[in-house]
Amino acid sequence: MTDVSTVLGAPAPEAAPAILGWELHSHVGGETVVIRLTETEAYTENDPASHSYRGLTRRNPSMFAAPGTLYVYRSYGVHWCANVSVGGEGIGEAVLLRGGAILAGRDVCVRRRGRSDHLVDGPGKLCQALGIDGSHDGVSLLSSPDLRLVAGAPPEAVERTTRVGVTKGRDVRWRFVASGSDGAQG
DNA sequence: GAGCCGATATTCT
DNA sequence: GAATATCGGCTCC
Repeated sequence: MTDVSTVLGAPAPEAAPAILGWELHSHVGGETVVIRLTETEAYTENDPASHSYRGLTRRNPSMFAAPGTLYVYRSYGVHWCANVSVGGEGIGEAVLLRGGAILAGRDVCVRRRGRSDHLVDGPGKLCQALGIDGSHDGVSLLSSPDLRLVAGAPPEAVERTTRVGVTKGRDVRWRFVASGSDGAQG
């Protein structure tokens, strides 16, 4: 059994691949959705693309909070993106949840997304499918009744690729994708 | 199936 | 004033 606290206490480049295969349970709005994480991305304070690059700012205190804290921010004014703070309290590292595979509550996701495909194959879509929004910023995935991160079996293989949608810091390969399993669609 | 392009809110300098 | 970790619809092949 993987120790959740230990993994989340690791630096982002280590924690990001380590939580692939874990389950994210959402009970937002009284509806249950469970996904298995298949795609994550690491962000650190040394990363020009990271919101913590310039240190603690008004919008990102959750990124510096205790490991397991959910950091939700709005992207391009329209989409929500969910991150899990890692590394340790006071350390501006986080893992962006980019994609997953739906294990339960697919119908709920379809209703929330308003479509039956491309449900969780992007950060913004993932949030919408799980019902995550700005009100969840700062909650702990280890103790919140609405959202919980549960350690699961690691994927058969993990691919390391370059990041997408990032205009800076493309030189690092901190995007991790679970392979050997079904991917984002279910 | 893959690639281009505009829109939108909040924040930082 | 400018930047930002995206999405969805459209076009073309």
